[in-house]
Amino acid sequence: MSVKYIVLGYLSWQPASGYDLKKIISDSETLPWSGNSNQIYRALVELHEEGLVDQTVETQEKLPARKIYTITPKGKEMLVEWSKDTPMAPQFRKPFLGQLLWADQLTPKEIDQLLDDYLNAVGEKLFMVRVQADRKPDTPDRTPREAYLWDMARRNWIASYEMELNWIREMRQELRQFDKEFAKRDA
Amino acid sequence: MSVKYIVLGYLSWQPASGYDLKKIISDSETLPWSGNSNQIYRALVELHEEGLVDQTVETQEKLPARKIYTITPKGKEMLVEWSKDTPMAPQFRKPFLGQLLWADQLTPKEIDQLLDDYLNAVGEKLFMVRVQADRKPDTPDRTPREAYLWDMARRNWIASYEMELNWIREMRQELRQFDKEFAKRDA
DNA sequence: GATGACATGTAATTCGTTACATGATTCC
DNA sequence: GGAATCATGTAACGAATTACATGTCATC
Repeated sequence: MSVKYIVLGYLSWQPASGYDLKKIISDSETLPWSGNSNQIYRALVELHEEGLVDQTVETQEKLPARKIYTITPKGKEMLVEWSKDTPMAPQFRKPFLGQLLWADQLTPKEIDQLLDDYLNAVGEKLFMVRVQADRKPDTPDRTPREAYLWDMARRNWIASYEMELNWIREMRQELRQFDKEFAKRDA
Repeated sequence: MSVKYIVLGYLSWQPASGYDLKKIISDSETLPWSGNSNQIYRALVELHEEGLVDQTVETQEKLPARKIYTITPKGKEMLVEWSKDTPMAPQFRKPFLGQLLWADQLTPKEIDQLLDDYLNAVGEKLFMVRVQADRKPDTPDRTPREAYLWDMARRNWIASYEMELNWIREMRQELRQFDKEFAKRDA
């Protein structure tokens, strides 16, 4: 459902081929799919079957033919309907938190290392999102409000990663303190 | 991989049956699985095949037999190894953000309503996590440090939802301001 | 001569969910 | 009599990923 919605959304902005959409989705750090061709081409076929998009084949001289998809009036209506869907709560997949629960067997040094690795992993993600936000590709910006909505989505991603980084830093500090006290007590 | 790790983790704390584990996992607001029997019983079979847990059947007078699983020394070693795995970055699934990107067709009122619904959905999640944190069920607390690790995991979930709430509130304010200005300009 | 972009798609596999199946007991 | 708990599991389905398949052209 959600992939189709995103695909239809992009088509509401401008006509595109499956290849175009695949690139956009797989390049995006924020859209939650890997952007594999399977899903996208299927989504386009289904949208076409439902009459939400039109398909025109554009043969090119030297390159393979492109199937360009254009949103239909019915598709536009459907997009508005989907926009009104009652929002889903976010889902956080943080395998690291599960990992932490059973990590008490590790030495302080090992846990510290673990936190450091997590910090780097999250930091890298944040960096990628920031880079993408600065490049600002593939953004409609048809109205000031639309630009604002897109910007808020970006800010949400950034805030999510920043929250995570702060959490790690705080925890690292506290754990180091913790270990010092234990060392003192054991001495 | 991850389900097996969590199951093995709980078994490192105390022996349990598939039924016990199912309850724990499906009750948890923070473990990322629905806790369906399929996954858990499969995980237990696999862990058993790999020699990471022992199985003893406990027949009961009036109730169906329970298969109690106990972690083996090999399982404990494996758990430590898994704890050392390089951490994965968190993944955020926020369909609402995708929904927002194409929501400029909606009226200010409709978007405001959408935000309000999202606020409630997130607020409810936060509430559930808080309730669970207060109940504090199923926590090992074998060492002060382990208790701390569990607490930090809880705090992470709470902070994640709180960040989301703040983001919504800020956005709602700004959008209302936005709309006022437009109303003025149009007048 | 190899790699990568262009462009479409299929197949296999993994992961996770919901629903189903069974059967006794206890609580309302 | 009906629902909930205990306790095990299977089956069907859906969502998403990786890998495979094909073929041209441009670049290094």
